[in-house]
Amino acid sequence: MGRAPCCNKNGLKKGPWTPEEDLILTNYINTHGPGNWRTLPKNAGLQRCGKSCRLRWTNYLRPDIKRGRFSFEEEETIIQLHSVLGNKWSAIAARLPGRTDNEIKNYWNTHIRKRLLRMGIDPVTHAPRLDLFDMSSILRSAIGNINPSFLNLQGLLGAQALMNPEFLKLAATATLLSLKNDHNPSNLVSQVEQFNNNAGNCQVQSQVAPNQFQTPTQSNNVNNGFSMAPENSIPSYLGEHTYLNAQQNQVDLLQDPELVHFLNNANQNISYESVLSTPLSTPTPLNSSSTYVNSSTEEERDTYCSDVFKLEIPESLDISDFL
DNA sequence: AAGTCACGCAACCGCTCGCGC
DNA sequence: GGCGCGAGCGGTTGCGTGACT
Repeated sequence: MGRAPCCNKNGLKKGPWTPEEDLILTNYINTHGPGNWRTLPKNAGLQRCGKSCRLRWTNYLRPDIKRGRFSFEEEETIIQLHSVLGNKWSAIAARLPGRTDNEIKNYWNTHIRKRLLRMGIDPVTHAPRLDLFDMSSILRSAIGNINPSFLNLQGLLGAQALMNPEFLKLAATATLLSLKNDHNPSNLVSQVEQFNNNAGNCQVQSQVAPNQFQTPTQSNNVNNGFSMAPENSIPSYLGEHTYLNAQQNQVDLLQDPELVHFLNNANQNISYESVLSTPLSTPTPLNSSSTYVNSSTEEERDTYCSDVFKLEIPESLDISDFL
């Protein structure tokens, strides 16, 4: 099986390339073209194997390589393509001009994969998985500081575009039970049920493209963003049932006077209008920046994801029902 | 300031694929 | 069809660097 490594021959250098070697390789290819990679190093006067030369050229020296941070659009493209193609990095790279398969692979393994895991999404199947969901941070928060001011409804509502409704039920229940522990308002059970119903009955937009937030009147529009076959347009990790109309659901929640009253009373420092500060007329986009809501930095992307789950689960909550 | 740890990325390795003989 | 070879792909490794103690 498998031939012996081409670099085992004596005298061939391994490891990082020097600027001089880069220059020699670049000059040679610019003059003669790559031609036969196996004979190239000898012709160019490099003490490297052809494989190493090819890798150095294709992954680093090629003039059309785009370096630097991946844009949101590129990142979303990678995620969507990966949901369709799997670890076919070269195929993914073919649709990202200037990016190499190696670069995409590294970026996936070091950034995207971890982020998906934090979001409770299986990076292999792209399906939501409660067992991957980072409950530990939530539990730490719950144990350490049960305080309604930690309530992040805006994040919760934004999360509805991403999360399985079961997550929402869990989060809503956890939040309200946490509030109950502190303030013990009346009629809380019915409020929890009401909130859970709202979360569970969010309007499903199975035909809505993932990269374009659509108001109800726009819901018949076709996907006008990512140029892929329709069957590939919806990332499988979101699933058709998780395409929720966050705007619609915000309205539903705002129309729950008991919940609004309860939340306003729970903490005078929290204005329900302020936590729902996302203007209804400008819904949070579910497009190329949908996951990160126009955040521009890695930290902001993570912050958005973590804010989504900035909830508290009291010890009294039995989450086994959700598992 | 020194040591340790975690992370990101370039490069390597093993394997498969495709082509010519 | 079998074999050898070159090219390419995906997984893995190891080094450099910055953060943290």
